[in-house]
Amino acid sequence: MKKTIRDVAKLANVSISTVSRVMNNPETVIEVKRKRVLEAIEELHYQPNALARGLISKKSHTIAALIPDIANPFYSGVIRGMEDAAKENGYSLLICNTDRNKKHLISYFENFYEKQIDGILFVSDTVYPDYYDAMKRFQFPVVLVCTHSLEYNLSSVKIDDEQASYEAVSYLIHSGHRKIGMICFDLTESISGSPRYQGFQRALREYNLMECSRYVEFAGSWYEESYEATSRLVDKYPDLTAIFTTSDEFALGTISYLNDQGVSVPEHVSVIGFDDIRFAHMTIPKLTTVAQPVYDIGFKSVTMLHEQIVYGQLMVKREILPHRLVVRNSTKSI
Amino acid sequence: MKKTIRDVAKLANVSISTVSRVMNNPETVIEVKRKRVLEAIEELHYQPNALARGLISKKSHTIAALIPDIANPFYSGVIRGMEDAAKENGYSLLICNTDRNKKHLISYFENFYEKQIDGILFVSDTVYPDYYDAMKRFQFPVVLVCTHSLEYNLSSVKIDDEQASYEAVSYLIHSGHRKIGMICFDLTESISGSPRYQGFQRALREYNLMECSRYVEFAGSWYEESYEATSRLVDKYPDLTAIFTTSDEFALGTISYLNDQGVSVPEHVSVIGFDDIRFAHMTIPKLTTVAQPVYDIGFKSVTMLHEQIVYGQLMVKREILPHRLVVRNSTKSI
DNA sequence: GTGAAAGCGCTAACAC
DNA sequence: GTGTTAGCGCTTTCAC
Repeated sequence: MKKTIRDVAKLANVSISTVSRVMNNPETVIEVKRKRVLEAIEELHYQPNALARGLISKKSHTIAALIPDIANPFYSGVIRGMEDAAKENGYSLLICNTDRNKKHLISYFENFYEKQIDGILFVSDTVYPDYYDAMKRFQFPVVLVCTHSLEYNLSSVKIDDEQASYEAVSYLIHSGHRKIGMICFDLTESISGSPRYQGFQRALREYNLMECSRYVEFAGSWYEESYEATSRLVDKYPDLTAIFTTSDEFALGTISYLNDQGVSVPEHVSVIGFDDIRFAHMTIPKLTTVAQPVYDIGFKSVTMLHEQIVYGQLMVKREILPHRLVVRNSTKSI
Repeated sequence: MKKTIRDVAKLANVSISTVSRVMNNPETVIEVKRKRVLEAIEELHYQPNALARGLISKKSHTIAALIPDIANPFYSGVIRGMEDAAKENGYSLLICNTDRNKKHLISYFENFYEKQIDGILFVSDTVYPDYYDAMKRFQFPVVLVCTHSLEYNLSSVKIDDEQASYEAVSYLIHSGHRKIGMICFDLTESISGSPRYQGFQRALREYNLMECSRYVEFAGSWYEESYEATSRLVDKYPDLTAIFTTSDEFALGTISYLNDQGVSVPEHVSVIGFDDIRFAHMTIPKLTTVAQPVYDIGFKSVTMLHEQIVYGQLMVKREILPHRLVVRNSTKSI
């Protein structure tokens, strides 16, 4: 049988309120009693029931992460940071795959509400009006992760995608490349798509390489799609010497296609990835890529959510974390 | 203000028990009242408080997965299956990284107990006596995932690691290889280490290749360690024509080392991996590997846990899921 | 400083 | 069938 606060009270020969005080405000209880209670707790292996506590405090000490797909290594890196920060701040972390499906997502919100979830980490998806409505309706503290929102007042943690993309392309240009193509996420992707496309274009503009501005093919989010997109790209523009891709998985698809065509990377064509997932340095060639501080993004997002939960949303913070170009072996100067 | 069952009762002009019945045993409530209640629920956007419910039912409809490291793509694949099955069975999934740290793990157990977690998925770690004690003490339903226990009566889901390893090595032998090495997890790893080592040895024995039995180097779990181990292995036995590794990440480390030495895979040396993680088919060469049904393992483990939660542990099931050798381009016949 | 009692939001006897 | 009532295990007034 599970031990309750009553069992402890009886054994320590005090009232249940004293036991409660020992757990929540120990300094208000006189030394001798406190000691007796502590001993009773020890002896009975008593653990307070979080459900009963939560029913009163309206806190579950649980937060939830809504993630497109946890099997994607980029997200699992972010989650690693989240979980560590959650543990540190006394939260449990609920994981939910959304597959970017609106119905799923809304039903998760309802479930969170029932479970009295303290806050939500909304990862890498556009904040559609119905999502925002749900957040408001249920009054959840929310932090956007790897995404942001300009229309709505929501805190967020991400890198500067436009700038990161700009720097990656600039690096290629400085390395002597003049025929640069891009494999890009669909522009409907408000974070990984459009801003990175803009960064690419800005670099071209700045260096007077506007003829490259058309050298772009779009893809969904998988290796295979990047493989296909690269095929289309090099068919149209066979003399590219470098390709900038918006994810490491894309880079792998691009490199695979080139390799299958007998085009070697980086000898003939340089390829840059994005994210710096765990495998980026394990491939041949090792990927040159824009490193996102995935762990820090996850960690920081929980810290911010925690502050919002404790103090209320005093103000919206749009946190930009530093990215970094990691040069490895999939690029070379010409 | 959050709506409670009382608000609904008032609006529908019935008692709170009727509202409760409509939610739990609708057929016991007369049509007209049921309709009125349903409408009131709709109108107030009422969602029952899961904490209050759980306090009575002693169920939180939440299960927890204890995982060495979620950033490892093998585990994130398993979790994907878990989360889908959890959703299907009405559970939320709590994620916890253990880093195989005993203290963390035990403290997670205590936390689960407080939160009235319904059951635990214990992934890929040896069940030490203190873990078992904790499971018993807290009376958690448990399913072991990618691990098992012969000493203790605990259900488990995994593949037949010894047999899988045996088949991978047999394949190399059938392909004409006679000098086969192995990069193996430490033998202290009760699942990914020892059984796979045994499978390797059994194949050698069966085909009278016992001279290979010494061609083994051990490594922790990272790419870099496999890289180093491969260096030691080929230093000692330079004429190997094939290397069997116990994870895809190891395979990548092995291939990288060989590549750095100008030894090409599979032309000079064949390499087999293990797991078939998402990236196994994205590398150059694409990895020949022992595919574990990661998604199914995760899914099945939740199904089993659910049964245990609902019906009690009628009997221990030690489920063995089918593996499969996926032949790609990192191996060739000689 | 401490205990009695009310109540968090819900379910489940138990009467009617 | 339905309402009343007594808890689930805890926190928190409010007296003493």
